[in-house]
Amino acid sequence: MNQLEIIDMVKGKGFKITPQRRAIIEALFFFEKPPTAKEVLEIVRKKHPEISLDTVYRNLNLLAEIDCLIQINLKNSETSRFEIIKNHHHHLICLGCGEAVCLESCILDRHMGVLREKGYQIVGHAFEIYGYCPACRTAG
Amino acid sequence: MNQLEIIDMVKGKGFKITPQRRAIIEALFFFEKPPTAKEVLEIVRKKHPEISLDTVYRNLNLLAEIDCLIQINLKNSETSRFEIIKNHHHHLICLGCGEAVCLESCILDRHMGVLREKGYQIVGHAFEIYGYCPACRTAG
DNA sequence: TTATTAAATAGGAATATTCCTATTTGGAGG
DNA sequence: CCTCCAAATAGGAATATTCCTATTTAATAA
Repeated sequence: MNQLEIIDMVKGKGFKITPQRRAIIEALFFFEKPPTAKEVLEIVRKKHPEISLDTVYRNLNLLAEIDCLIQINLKNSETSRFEIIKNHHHHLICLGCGEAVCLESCILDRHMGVLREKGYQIVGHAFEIYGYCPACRTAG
Repeated sequence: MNQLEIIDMVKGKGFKITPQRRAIIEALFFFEKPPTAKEVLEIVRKKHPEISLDTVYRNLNLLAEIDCLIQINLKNSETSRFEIIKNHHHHLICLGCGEAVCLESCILDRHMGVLREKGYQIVGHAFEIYGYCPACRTAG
C-alpha cells in the first residue's frame, strides 16, 4: 500500500484530507523501522511546526482503524510503534532487540466467517507473539 | 487455574511470594469482569493500605509474562483490563460495550512449531479482534 | 536461627497516551 | 465562488503506565 492508496482509503471511508493528515501519512514512509508517535511528530513538525502530539496520535489511531497501519505494543515497556500495512500480516516481536519478524499468513481469516455469521462486525484485530529471536537467545 | 496453581507457577519460575503479590493474586478472583489496575489496587489496599500502583502494574505484568493473565487493551481508549487465564483462549472485544467474547481455540498453535524450528523462543502472545457485537451494531 | 543476597517494594518523578474545549477548515451543495 | 457544518486541529489538562532509587524482605544455605 502506498501513500495515494492510503489517502484514497481515508477519503473512501468519509474522512477529510487535511494538510496535517497528509503530512503524517507521508512521514510514515520515511522510516526503516516502524516509528513511535514522537518520531512521526518530529518529521511532521518540519512542515507543520505547530502540530500537536494529539493530532499525531489521533491520525495514527484512525489509520489503524481503517486497516492501513498496525500498532505494535512491545511488552517490554518500550513505547508503541506504528507500521504501514503493505501486505496484511502479523509479527513475532523479539523482546530482546525489538525486531519484528513477519508471519506469512493472516490467521484471522479462519475466524472471520464464523463471527460474521453470528452478527459481529469486525473492524480490526491485533495478533502478536512475544519471545526471543535466535540471536538474543544465544546472547542470553 | 486457581490461586494456588498461580502461586505455584510463580514459585516455579523462581519468583518470590510476597504478601502484596499474594494479595494481588487473590484480588483477581473477586471480579466478574476483568478489572483495571486501579480496581485491583482498591481491593488490595484493604489489606495493604500502603501498596503502590507501580507494584500492582509490576505484578500484573509478571503474571502476564508467565501466562497466568492476559492484558486486554481496548482500542477505544478505555484503560487496560487484566483477566485470569482459565483455559487458554482469546477474545473478540466489542468496541461498543467492551464485552469480551471468548474464541474457542488458540490460534497460536499452528505457528508454534514453525517458529520453534527456526530457533525462536516464544514466551507469550496476544491476539485480539476489534469490532461490534450484534447489539451495539443494531444500536448504531 | 542467622547471614546473605537477589528480588520486591513504596513513593514520587517521568513519560506515554487520551481527553476537553474553543477555534479552524475541508469539501459538499447551491 | 459563497455558505455551511461536521470533522479536524492546537494546546493544555487529565490520566495511564513506567521508571528510578533507597529501603525492605523472601528464600536459601550454613
